[in-house]
Amino acid sequence: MEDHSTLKEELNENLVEFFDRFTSWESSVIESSNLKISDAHAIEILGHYGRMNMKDLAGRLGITTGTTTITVDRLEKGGFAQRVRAEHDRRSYIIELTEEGTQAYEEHHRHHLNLAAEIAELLGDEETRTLIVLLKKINERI
Amino acid sequence: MEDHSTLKEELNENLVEFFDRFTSWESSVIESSNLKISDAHAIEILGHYGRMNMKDLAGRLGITTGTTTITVDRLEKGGFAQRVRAEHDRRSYIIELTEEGTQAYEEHHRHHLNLAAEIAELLGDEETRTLIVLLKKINERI
DNA sequence: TCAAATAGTTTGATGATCTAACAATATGAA
DNA sequence: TTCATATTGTTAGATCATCAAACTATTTGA
Repeated sequence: MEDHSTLKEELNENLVEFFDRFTSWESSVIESSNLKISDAHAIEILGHYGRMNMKDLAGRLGITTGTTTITVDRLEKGGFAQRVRAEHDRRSYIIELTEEGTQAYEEHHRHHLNLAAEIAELLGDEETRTLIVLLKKINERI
Repeated sequence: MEDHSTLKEELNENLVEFFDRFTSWESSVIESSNLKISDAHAIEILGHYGRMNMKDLAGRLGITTGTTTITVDRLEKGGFAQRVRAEHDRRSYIIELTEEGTQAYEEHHRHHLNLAAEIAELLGDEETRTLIVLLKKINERI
C-alpha cells in the first residue's frame, strides 16, 4: 500500500510499526497484571518517580486531578497506594505505594527490563549503544 | 530516581521516554483534528490499508466488531466513510473512506511525515538510515 | 437440506476521561 | 492582620471507548 520513496516515509513507517508493537506489548503486560490500565499507569509513575501529591501525579499522568482522585480511590481500595496528609499544606495529600503497590511496580518493571534485554541481545552491545544515542537525541528534541 | 547501571536499564529508560513522547504527540495531533480517537484510528487503518470489511477492520484496530459497528456508524454520520454491500457475501459490508475521509487521512499522514522529517533532519541521513535499520530489526522480532 | 459457522448489530455493562462547581486551605497585598 | 484571590483536591454529571453475550441474516459443508 505504501511506497518508501523517501527516507522520511520509510522512517515514518517503521516508527509507526514500532509504536504499534510497543503499544500492544504494553497492553498485554498490563492485562496479565489484573490491574485496570489507569491504575497500572499510576503505579508506574509512583514507582518510577516516588511519592508525590495529587496534582503532580495528575500532571505526570497527563490527566485532570478529578480523574486522578478516582484512580487513587481505587488504588487505595485495592491496597496498592495510600494517601498521607502533607505536612506543610493541609489541602494536600502525598500518594505513596504500599508494599503491595511496590511489588506490582517491580513486577511491571521486570517485564520492561526483559523486553529491553531481548532487544539488547538482538542488536548486540554496539548497536544497542547506538540506539540509545539516537533515542536520546530524539527525546531531547521531540 | 533511576540509575542506569546496565545497558538494558538505560535502553529501557529511553524506550519508555520515547514511547511516552510519541503517545502525547499522537494525542495532540488527533485532538487538533476534531475527530474522536477511535474514529481517527479507523480512518488511519482505512487510509493505510484501503477498504475492508467490518471483521478485518476490527482485527486491524484490535477491538471487537461490536465496537467497530459504533465507530463506523459515527464515521458514516460524519461523512468520513461509507458501508458498501459486499458482492459475494450478503452478510458483509465493505467500509471505505469518502472524499472527506480520505482528506482527513491525508491530513493526519502529513503530520506523521512532518514528524519523521523533523527527526531525519535532527539525525542527518547517515544516522537516520541507521535508525531505520535498527527499528526494522526490532519490529521483525518483537 | 439443515446444522453449524460466520458477519455484523444490539444491548447492557464497566472504565477512562473531561468540565464545572464546590470545600478547605494557603498566600499576599493593603 | 485581614480579606480577596489562588490553589489543592473532591464531587457531580456528562461523553466516549470498550467488552461480552444474545441476536439476525447469511453462508457453508456434511
